[in-house]
Amino acid sequence: MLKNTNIKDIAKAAGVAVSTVSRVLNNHPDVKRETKENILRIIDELNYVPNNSARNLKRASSKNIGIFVRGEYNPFFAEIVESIEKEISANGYSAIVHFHHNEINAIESAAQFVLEKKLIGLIYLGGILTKDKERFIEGLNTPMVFTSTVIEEDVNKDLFSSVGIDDNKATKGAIEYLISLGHRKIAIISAEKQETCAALARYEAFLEALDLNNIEFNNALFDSGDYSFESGYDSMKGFLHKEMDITAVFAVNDMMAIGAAKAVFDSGLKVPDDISIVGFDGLNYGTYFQPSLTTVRQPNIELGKRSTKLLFDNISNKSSVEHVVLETELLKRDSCRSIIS
Amino acid sequence: MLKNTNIKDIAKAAGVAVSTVSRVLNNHPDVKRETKENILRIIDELNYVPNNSARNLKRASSKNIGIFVRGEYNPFFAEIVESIEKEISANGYSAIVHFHHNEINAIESAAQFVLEKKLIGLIYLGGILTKDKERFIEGLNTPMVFTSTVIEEDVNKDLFSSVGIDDNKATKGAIEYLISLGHRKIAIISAEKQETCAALARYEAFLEALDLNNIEFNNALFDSGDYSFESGYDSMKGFLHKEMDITAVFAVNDMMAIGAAKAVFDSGLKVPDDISIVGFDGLNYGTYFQPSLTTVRQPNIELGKRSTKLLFDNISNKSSVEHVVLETELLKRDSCRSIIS
DNA sequence: CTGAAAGCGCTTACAG
DNA sequence: CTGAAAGCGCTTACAG
Repeated sequence: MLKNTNIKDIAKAAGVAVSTVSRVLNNHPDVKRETKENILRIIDELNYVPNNSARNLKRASSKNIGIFVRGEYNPFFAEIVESIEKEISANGYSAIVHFHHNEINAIESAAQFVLEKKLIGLIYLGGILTKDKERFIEGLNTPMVFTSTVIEEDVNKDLFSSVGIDDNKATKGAIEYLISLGHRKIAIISAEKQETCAALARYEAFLEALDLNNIEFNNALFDSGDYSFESGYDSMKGFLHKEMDITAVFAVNDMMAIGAAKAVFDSGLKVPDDISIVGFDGLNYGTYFQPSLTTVRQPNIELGKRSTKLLFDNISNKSSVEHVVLETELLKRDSCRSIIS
Repeated sequence: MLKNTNIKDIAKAAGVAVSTVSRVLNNHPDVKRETKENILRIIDELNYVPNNSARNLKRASSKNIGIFVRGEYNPFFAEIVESIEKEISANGYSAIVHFHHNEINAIESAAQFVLEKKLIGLIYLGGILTKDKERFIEGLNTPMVFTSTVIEEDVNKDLFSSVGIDDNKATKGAIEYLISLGHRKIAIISAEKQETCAALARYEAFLEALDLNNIEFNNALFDSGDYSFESGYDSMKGFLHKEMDITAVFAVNDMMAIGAAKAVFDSGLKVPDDISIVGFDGLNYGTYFQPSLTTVRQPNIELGKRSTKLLFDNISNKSSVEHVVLETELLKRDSCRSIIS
């Protein structure tokens, strides 16, 4: 296996023209079997690998599909990304994953990514899409699917497809459940910069649910973290320190919920005996936590699958853009208890 | 932002030759300031993005560095990958991550990956390197660092660098600790196909530690999983079902250790009261588990940093190949207890 | 079924 | 400081 073996070398070794080698490489049907076999043998012998840059440069379109991930690493997206990546590969395309570690200019970067890699389609994970970013999608003329992205109302929905959940309904369900168990002093751990992600919708739904049940909300029961175990831990410690007789906590993701639970234990209290906890996402982690975490399960594999299917349909023009909302499920497990005596 | 804007369009709009635009693109010093500024303005206006395929095709070498990840998704590698990726980007190179979901032909695929993407360096994560794969590395003439890879003794170490830990020493330390707490009936949850990964070294070290302490090992105390929570859970359920008076379990990774702990709780027993558990990796998740997990911490961020530094040094010829072994640390936390009465 | 030739969008000596 | 031209390694009409 040596560098710099190119199509000319193969052609020379096989005694044919480069165009014939190219046809074999691209599986064109009209090559004599013997010629083809001979060329394949030589390719194998010389460990020849076609230069992808040259192929992409020449080809009208690449076979590249992009997965653009907004935000820091998080296990919820990790599973989605993996399922999308597998599906893309299985269909004979290449998945190129890009992590964008930055809140600003995410859409711009995604557009650049499309152009740079000559993508024929893009799945954009997370974040938010606002009207003023529309122009970066227009003209790109590339099928895009926004998955788990907050899409503002005034954005032109004809430019792309989307797959997501109903954060409002899902959150309300979770809070109603806590209220049905008798909880009224419920704290919330949301996310910093919640305007730029799904956390805001969950926070608003939380307030609505309280309001619908005539529970007044005290701002001291609000804190925000960065989605990590640690920040959930810190927020909970803060609540406990203030001694406000909280009986339940809702965290906008599972990792912060688990961090919060740990803080409860470390303070000599128990979950759910002293404090009930509800998370969001339905990570595997929560299943194996002790006590197992009550949480809103997002259908993550399904999110990935539907996104990929939609994208492929959009690429092959089998369907026009579509906006899909998938069902969530409140997993009632062991981190909540009724306090109705 | 439109597709198909190319360097010619920019040249035409700016009234210069394409070579001048190219010089601006590549930050060559010898371009008149006004010319440069004018070109940059036009590039910005037209949202022009240079075609990377063309650049790579033409350039002697790309700026691409590969990260090749062996095996299924796992959070331990995820953190390493993220740290490596950041470091590479910060140095002005592009990181291309490739996940190889397959035990076979991993090294071959990595070699293909190097050629296909014109990589100037590769970090290979996990798996095993055997003598018969040497030829795929030779001739590639590309700096490679193997990180957390099992490297067989007879492999020519001059062909690449490596960064890893001493699995034998680390595991022995953990087992000696369990023994010092009075445990003698210690089960192990290793990995399926442990020959192809670090699990084998940990299993052997486990046996050695027992042997050194004159503890006989019963094969019924061995089981293997696939590194997931679930498989750890299943293995533990199996052990408990056999009723062999196990007092401690060592799992070759944290996720299986946590799965095992959950199985203990679900059987109405407690950790560490009834069963002590030790994991391996030092994942964040273990810190927040209840009880916090006793485990062998691998310096994952350090593994990533050293690997990247070594690779850059190898690329710039600042140093020749090097083989680094980093220290691990036994984190004595709350999932083990002394049973010496 | 196969070959000769143009051209994808860049970069890089070479000239001036 | 700038331009004209060659060429990176492919693919794809066009011809035969």
